[in-house]
Amino acid sequence: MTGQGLEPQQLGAYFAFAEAASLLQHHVEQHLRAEGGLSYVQFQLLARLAEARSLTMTQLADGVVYSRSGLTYQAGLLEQAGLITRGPSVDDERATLVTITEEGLALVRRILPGHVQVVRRLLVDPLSNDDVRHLGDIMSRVRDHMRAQPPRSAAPRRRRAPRSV
Amino acid sequence: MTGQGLEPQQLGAYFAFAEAASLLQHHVEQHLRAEGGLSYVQFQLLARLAEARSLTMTQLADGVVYSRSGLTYQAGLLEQAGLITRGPSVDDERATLVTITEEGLALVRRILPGHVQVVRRLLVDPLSNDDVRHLGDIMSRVRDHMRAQPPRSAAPRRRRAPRSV
DNA sequence: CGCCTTTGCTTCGAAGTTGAAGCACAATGC
DNA sequence: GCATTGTGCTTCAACTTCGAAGCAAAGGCG
Repeated sequence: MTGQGLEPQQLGAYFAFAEAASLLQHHVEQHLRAEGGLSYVQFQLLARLAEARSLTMTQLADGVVYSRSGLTYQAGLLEQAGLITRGPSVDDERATLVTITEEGLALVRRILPGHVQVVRRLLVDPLSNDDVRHLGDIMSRVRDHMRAQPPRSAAPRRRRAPRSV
Repeated sequence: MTGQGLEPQQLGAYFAFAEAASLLQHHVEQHLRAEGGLSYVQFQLLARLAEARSLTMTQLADGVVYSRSGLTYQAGLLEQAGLITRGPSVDDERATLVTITEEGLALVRRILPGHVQVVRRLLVDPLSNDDVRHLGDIMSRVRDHMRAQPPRSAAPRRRRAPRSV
């Protein structure tokens, strides 16, 4: 039974959350750009590949990017830079298999420590161990809850977004 | 004395935090687009103006957008849509004073309840009152800590970002 | 098998975002 | 007072992102 409004405390939590996330992302982006010439998206893609070594485009897009075409574009850049290669999949002729190169791996290994440092400095340092535990717990629940959200098709269909601006 | 790496728990908190924020933003954006034809940025700008009634471009940009040119662009759209007006400031001839129109106010009033609903449904509902209190507390501290961060000029200056991709 | 739908990816055009450059006014210093 | 520096905003080109449309292979299904 969802209520109507939000208490000031709830609103405050939302605002603080939104701004903190925005600030953290901005700082991280600055760092990655300065340190490795990568955008956050590119870094996330490479980091994933550094673990998995090889993924299809769809697997790779999942959770990082909200459109397939965006991934195609980024993959093109990363391939051009020699950080990944793209090839056909044997299981499925439609699929493109993305594989990280040695250069890509080397870049991730070079950048990762600094990235972790930034996160530590900005997010972890001002918090107690207990806070971090809480944060992880709360965010995991919120994340899972949102992942499970119906993709806005079960909701009462509204008029077609008149694009007022 | 900042340490070197991050514990798995700390990393987990970071990942959950980042993904939750991304998901929330995406959902909110979808909703605002569908409901009022506004982007998140546009909504934030209007929401601010709904409180302040009138702000200079610089004041308006603060905290919402990371580049001035971006604000100029958005203000142009909002003005075209009749939601704001731009005029010269009396105190400072350089400054542009942005004022929300009646239409703008009406739009915010129409959209805001739904926006709050979405936040409630996605962020607040899966949490206990205690969680929300904690979240607000933690995020406020992290936010303030990041706001106070030196803008990357005190840090040991690195080479000029070779733009590897 | 033939047909139809689904899935994986790319292409393309329309927006949005950014940083650098530029313009006009303001503030400071001599 | 005048030159210099700083501030507020805009313009412009480059880049990124998204959604719609398109293409080819895969998976039902009669």
